[in-house]
Amino acid sequence: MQQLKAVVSAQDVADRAGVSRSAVSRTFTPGASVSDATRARVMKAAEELGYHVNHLARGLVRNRSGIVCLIASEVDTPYRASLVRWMTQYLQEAGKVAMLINTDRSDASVSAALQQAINFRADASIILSGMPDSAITCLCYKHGQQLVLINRDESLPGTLNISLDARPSAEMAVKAFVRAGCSRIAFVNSLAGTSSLLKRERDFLAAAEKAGVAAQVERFGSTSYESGQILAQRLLTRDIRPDAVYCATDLLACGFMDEARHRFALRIPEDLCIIGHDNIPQSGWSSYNLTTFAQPVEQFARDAIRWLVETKAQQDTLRPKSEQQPEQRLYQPDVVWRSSVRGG
Amino acid sequence: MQQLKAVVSAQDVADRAGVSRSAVSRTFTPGASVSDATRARVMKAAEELGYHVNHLARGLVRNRSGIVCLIASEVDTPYRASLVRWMTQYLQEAGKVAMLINTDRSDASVSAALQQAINFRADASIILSGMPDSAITCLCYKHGQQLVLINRDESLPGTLNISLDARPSAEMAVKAFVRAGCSRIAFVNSLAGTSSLLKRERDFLAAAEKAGVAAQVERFGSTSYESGQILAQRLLTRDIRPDAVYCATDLLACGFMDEARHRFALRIPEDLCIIGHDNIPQSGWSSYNLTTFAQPVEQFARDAIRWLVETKAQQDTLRPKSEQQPEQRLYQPDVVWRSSVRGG
DNA sequence: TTGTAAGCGTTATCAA
DNA sequence: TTGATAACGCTTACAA
Repeated sequence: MQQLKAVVSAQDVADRAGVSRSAVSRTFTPGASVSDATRARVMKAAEELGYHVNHLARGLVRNRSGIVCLIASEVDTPYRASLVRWMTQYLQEAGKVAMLINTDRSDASVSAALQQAINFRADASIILSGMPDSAITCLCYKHGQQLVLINRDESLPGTLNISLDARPSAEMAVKAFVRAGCSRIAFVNSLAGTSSLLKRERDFLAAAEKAGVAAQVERFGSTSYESGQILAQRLLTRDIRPDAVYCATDLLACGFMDEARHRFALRIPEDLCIIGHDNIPQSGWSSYNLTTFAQPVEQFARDAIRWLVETKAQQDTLRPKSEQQPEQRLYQPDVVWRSSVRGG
Repeated sequence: MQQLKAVVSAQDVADRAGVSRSAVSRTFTPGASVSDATRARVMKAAEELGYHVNHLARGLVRNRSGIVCLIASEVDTPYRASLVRWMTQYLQEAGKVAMLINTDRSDASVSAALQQAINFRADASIILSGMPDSAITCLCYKHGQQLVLINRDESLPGTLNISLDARPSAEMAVKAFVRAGCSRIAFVNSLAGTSSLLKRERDFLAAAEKAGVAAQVERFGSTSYESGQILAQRLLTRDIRPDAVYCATDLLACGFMDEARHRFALRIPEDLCIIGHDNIPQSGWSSYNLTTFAQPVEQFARDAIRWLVETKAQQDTLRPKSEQQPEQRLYQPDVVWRSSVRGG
């Protein structure tokens, strides 16, 4: 296998096809006017030479790179990984390409990474992370990118805000617990302080109060399996041990369940009812069989990318972004009944 | 919050700072010679204007984009997600940026996505996927990209090949089974036919033969939890039911364990010993406590990125890539002893 | 429909 | 150290 000529440009193709280089350009521009004969000759020459349009140059002149940034932390976590997967997939299908920006480490690395997004003149950024730092979103916004925010609170004009309605799941969880005959219910959360997680907590407490049952809250660490274990240790050694627990995420719930079973010898759902949130794949594994609320991740991705494409088309013809309303989309979670709640 | 002037270029900064635009360029080029006074004035003006170097233009003229493609399928799977996470992280720390290419769907979408990689003139591609299609690697290679292959068989000149030694784990697994007193051992695999998975199988069978124990093989579907369940159904309804199973991946092992326990009422490790491979987070969850072999994923990432940077530096001064040897790096797995094997 | 020519925002070469 | 100037590969008026 040989390497091709280092760089083959439109000029090379034009020379070989015996046309001008604008003819080549037009051949590769959807909707440009080229005769079939010319197009055929250009395509043939391009094929033979192994020509590929240089998107760096194209992006430069069009002022539109085709790059969309996916900004996220903890992409190796099940829920986040699935978000990344679907976003990437739909982006590709729309002819765009995903640039993955990791925001796990220090602030310095975050802003460095963000710099990259701006440096590459990304057309849009999709913020998947629960990171509370809103300076990051502003920066992208200021540089004229389209912005999609997943499960976040802020709403800048001209952005798309995708979030899940926490109310119905909170109410269903309380109802399920009450129906199961539970009286000592608890909410388990991380200390992350993400707005969407806090909202789940608030809505659950409100629903409990409305139903006339007391509910306690325990928070610890990050949103992980291990935190779930520790939260179980704390909650299950209390004087009044809860008989029903709603976990802010499935990861917490899995840790909680395992600890309850293996360390406290509790049976689920006989001794303890558990409900989670997100419907990560592991919730369906038969060791857990966790009743949970599914986020329609694939739909988030499909809708987000569609919005990106459609809004861009409008933007080019219409009023400036700052006059536009932010678009709020509230999705309903899908309840997934399994066997971690009695009488489910 | 306002949007800034649509585009602020080096010229704008130069005007405001009262210098030439090459002075601006040099200020943002590490190692270029600029006086402190000039640099300071440029920086100040850049700050005020909100200037960011345009990497599209820079990449165009330098013929080096700073983009590295991560090509993978099933990025929402635990092992793959962790690979993506670490690669992205180290890429960022090296001042590069990750472009994520999903190869899950049809061939058409794959090659379209790959086009993007080439179109954006990625400096390098890292193939994380087990996808057996080698046309994809050739294409990247032909376009002068650096190439890193993870757990794949091919070796093109001038590429870095990272893989895990399957031999020692195979031998340790057999030894552990024998020590536990197992006599009917089996290997469980997907039908994926990835070279690395096939190698695990071959090496395990060889090790079993060497140890003088018979071993059967069962294969099914993709490398997933669900396949593990089905494989358990097949294997555990056989006339001679195995008492020890080595699974090609942890995901298969988790499915196998759950099915063995919940459908066949088998105790692990008393009735059945299980060993997995990869050490995904779930293997450590207390419902599984799976003995397994860890892939040093973070080290893969660190070494791969370092190689990218160092080799590039050499390449620019030295002989052409085609004369270089492919670099083979064989890593040793870390055994993680847990409680899915008797007497572990 | 086609070709010519003027950019797009950089960097790199070369004098000064 | 600095500033003109020529690329880099492409798109897009504009004219033919």
